[in-house]
Amino acid sequence: MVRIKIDDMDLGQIAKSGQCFRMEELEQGIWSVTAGTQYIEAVKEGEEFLFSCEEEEFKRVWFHYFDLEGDYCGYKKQVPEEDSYLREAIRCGWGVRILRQDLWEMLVTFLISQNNNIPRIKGSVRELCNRFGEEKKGRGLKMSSAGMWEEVTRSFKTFPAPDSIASAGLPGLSDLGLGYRDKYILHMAQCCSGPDGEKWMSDLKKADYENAHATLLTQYGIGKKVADCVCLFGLHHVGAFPVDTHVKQIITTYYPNGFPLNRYEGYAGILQQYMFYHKINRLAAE
DNA sequence: TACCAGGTCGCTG
DNA sequence: CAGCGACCTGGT
Repeated sequence: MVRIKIDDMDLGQIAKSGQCFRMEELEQGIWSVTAGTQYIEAVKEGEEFLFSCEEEEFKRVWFHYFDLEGDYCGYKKQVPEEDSYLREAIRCGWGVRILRQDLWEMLVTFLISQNNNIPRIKGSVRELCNRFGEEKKGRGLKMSSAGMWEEVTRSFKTFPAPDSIASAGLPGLSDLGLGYRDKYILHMAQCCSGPDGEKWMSDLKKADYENAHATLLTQYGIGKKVADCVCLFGLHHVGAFPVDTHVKQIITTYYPNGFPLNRYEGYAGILQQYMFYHKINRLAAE
């Protein structure tokens, strides 16, 4: 187990921030995180977080995954007092961070996200993993009768590999609640399969934001918004600023003269997350 | 019952 | 190039 103090992070908020669709609360504050082919559980205890892995794995995988090198306090400070809307959004979603998620997983989940709602996206992703994912053993957390945290074995499903979806074909993608998005996902799976697919993705990871965005736009089913989500969540180009129906509404309501993107050059995507979180959770939170 | 959801495609002017 | 209807489907 790893015990570490982390500021500006709340797992419940991250789970409800619409960037990941497989994070869930098991019981009494135990969060399960399934990321690609990896699994971990975490709880918060006072000022510290407890993670169900060894120090080595935490440093190699999870430190990076939770973007613990990111200075969120610094980002927040850039927002001026006068912007009372964004100040309030940050106060509401103070613990949201941009996870460094798997590129392939982001391609698929944000293809699913288009013109869709979050509960249904989660259902489709879950069924996709159940059908095509690999069953693996991971480590979880459990409170012992003595009131001590201990590690337990937990089985989970990995996010399916491109070739397993590609070989399933369109018929294999039925009954997952994907609707018309099934064909986009099949195309994407074919694009990302095999050695060529590996290269396509690794080149994408090396590209800067402009080039990555342009490359993504050439893909069937990926438009401006999904491309920005993939850039932000799958490639960690935090300058990407996805504009969806919610953000559009926020801008018309609070920024009639346009959102000041210039002010937040290179990290506007971080602020977009606070805005989005506030928009979809403000009612439930009160 | 209609409308909406982390939009994009394909067609028209 | 801009505008606009169609589109799967579950939730409210």
